[in-house]
Order: sequence, then C-alpha cells, then structure tokens
Amino acid sequence: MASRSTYHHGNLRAALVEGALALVAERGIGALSVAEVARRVGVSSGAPYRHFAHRPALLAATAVEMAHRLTASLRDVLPELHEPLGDLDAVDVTARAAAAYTRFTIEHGAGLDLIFSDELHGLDDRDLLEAGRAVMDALVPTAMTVTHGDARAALRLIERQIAAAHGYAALLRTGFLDRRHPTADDVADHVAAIARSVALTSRDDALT
Amino acid sequence: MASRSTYHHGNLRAALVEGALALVAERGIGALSVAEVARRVGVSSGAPYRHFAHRPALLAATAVEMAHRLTASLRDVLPELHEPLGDLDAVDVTARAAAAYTRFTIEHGAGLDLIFSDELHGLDDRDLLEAGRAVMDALVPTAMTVTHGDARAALRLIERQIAAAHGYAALLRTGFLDRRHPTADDVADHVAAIARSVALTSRDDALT
DNA sequence: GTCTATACTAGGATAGAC
DNA sequence: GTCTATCCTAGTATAGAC
Repeated sequence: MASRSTYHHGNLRAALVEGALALVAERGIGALSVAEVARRVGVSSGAPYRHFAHRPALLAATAVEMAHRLTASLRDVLPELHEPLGDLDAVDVTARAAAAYTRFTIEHGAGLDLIFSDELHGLDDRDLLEAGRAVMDALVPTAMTVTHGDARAALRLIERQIAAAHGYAALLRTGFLDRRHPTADDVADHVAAIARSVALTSRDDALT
Repeated sequence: MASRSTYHHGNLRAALVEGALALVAERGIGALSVAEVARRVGVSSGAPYRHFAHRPALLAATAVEMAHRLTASLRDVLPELHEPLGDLDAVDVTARAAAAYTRFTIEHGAGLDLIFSDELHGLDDRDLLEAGRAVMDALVPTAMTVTHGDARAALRLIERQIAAAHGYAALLRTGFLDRRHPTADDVADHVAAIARSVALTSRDDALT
C-alpha cells in the first residue's frame, strides 16, 4: 500500500492507531514510539502530533481500540447468559475465556494490563474507561456463576485468571518457554488448565 | 556514601552490578541503562566499559547475581529433603516457594524471566547458565514429590507457578491491581493460592 | 582504572512553509 | 493536514589524557 509524495490519508488518525497496534503486537508497549509508528504509516515524524498531543495520547487511543477488539474476542467464546449455566459448565466457560484472553494478549502484546495501566489512568480518558469497563462486563457474569453470586470472589477469580495469562505470555515473550512450548495455542492450553484449577477452588470456597 | 574527585573504587565492577540490581528493582529491565547505572554509582559514563563490553554484558552479570540471591531466598523456605515429605505437605511447600518467588520478583523487578531470557542466552555466559541451573535445582525436588516422581509434570508445575508469580507481579507493576491489593505480601498470598490449586491438580493427575 | 571529550543514534516535540 | 527543519534529551560506545 501507499504511493509517494503529498500523502493525503483519508484518516491518518485511524492509520496511526492501526500502526501502533501492530508495533505493540510485534515489540511490546515499551517499544511504541511515535516516530516509528509514523515511519510505518508512511508519514513524517511530526505528522502524528496534529492528531495526538504526545506519546501517551497515542498509546491511550491504541488501548481503546485494543479494548474494543478484546471485548469482541471474549464475546465470541462467552455465552449470552440468558439461560442459567450449571456451575461445572461455568468453570469450563471461564477456562475457555482465559484461553481466549491468553491468545489475545500474545497476539496483541498487551491486554488489560495496558487498558488499566496507571500510565494511562492519569489521562482520565473517558473512552478508555468506558472500553475497559466493557471488557470486565463481558467477563463478570460467568465468573459470578462460578462463585454463586459472590462479586468479590468473582473479581478475585478473574484477576487470578488474567494473572496466569499474563504470566505465561511474559514467559513466552522473554524466551523462558522456548525450549518447550512454541505456539500461542499451547500456552493458552496451559492457562486454561490453571484457570480451571483456580475456578474449581473458587467454586469450592463458595460452597463452604 | 562516596566522596568527590578521583574516585578509587576498590571494586567498581561489583558496585555497578549492585547499582544495576537497584535500578532494575525500581524501574524494570527495560529501563536499565549503562549511563544511569554509572550515574548512580558516581562514576563517568565511560567507566563501566572498562568492566563490561556493552549493555547486555552488564545485564548478564546482574542476572547472575540475581540468580544467586534467588537461590538463597528459595532455600530459605524449602526443606532439605533428606527425610521424605507427605504429598499434601509437599503441595504446601510448593505454595510457600511460589510465594517467596513472587516476593522476590516484585522486590527485584525480575526473576527467572531475566535469568533465562533469550536476550542473554545468546551471550553463552557459563556463570549465568550455572546460576540458572542452581535456581531450578532448588525448586525441582519438592515439585517432584508432588508429582510422584514424574519429572515432566514437575517442570510443568513449576512453570505454571512461576507464570502465576510473573503474571501477578506484572499486574501489580502496571497498576492494574492498585485499586485492590497494595502490598507484595498480599500479592504473594494470591500466588500461593493459585500455586496450591495447580499443585493439587498436578498431584491428582499424577494419581490417575 | 577512571575521566573528559566526542561521534553517533533515536526519539519527543515544536515552528513555519505549503 | 502534512512536510521540512530544527532543538532537546538520553543513551551507546570509543579515544586519548592522566
């Protein structure tokens, strides 16, 4: 794509967010630079500043788009919850969601850690808050089913599953796992296993 | 500490590693710069290059020292394993080790992810390989007790516990948890709970 | 063995031309 | 709305003085 000279991008802002997503996916949040994104999109290094005041603003817009996509990914594997779900079924569903979340973070280089990061929280971006809430709303109902309606326990369960996902993703990124599990699906399976273990524990605690 | 002029450090190399450990602890691996470490130690920005050829070499030396300290931390909470251990006891001991590992990574900003990272693996540093092996040697026996002697399952168990630790540590670092659990001990408790759940699952799988 | 000075790279951010 | 040009900051690494 892209020809030369007098670039007339219909929508540079969106193109920049897209480029930022790709860069974060390839090299992680820390490697996101405005200059590199501009280079990828094919504009000058100053151009992005017409759309984003500074690097954190670009990162926040990227996080919003990521949250939208994450919500969509999770909804793909989570049921609508109009009909009740057996609690053993709910355990399996949370494990499936954890696996999906794992694949997402591996493929995108980030997830809820970016969306809810302190770094961006300081910006008070309403779109970001809204998009982050939507992600959690997708996860909570099934977790609540596992914990028999205990909201605090449900959040704790989600947190533990998310932590497992990020931990495995981190080990994969740094190369700790490379002598064993190459694919994202393998890693997602491990996380699903952990997610299942902790969900069963949560459920049993709830039954006490 | 440190006075002015004609710095005569008995051992600048060790001081640099110490400074690097402190910097990694405060700001993470990505923020480690030779210049900043030199500044902290109180020498010029060129001085470190008399002891380390480049940034990765300093990072590797830092990782070696970290591995030594990690091994010591783990040995503090792990039994000598001269006498046999009941398998339920072994589950608890792995959970305790996971908690200790979690506190270590939070306090040091890194752990096995750095020690076994691809970035450093390319250097083929014998000291680092040796030090990394020592960490694993500290963890394996108890895990093997849980898995009734299945070595592959034991490594998988350790990996999952390590992943949980890094995941929670990452969520804490990014600020995702700040609305809930401030202290390292709280986080370590969560990881211990996950570690216990996965250890029980591992044990039950081994009994099948 | 450390210091000073320097060359080079890369990114953040702004000003003014078009 | 994008480009060119520019200034600043910060880091890696090397050379030569002391």
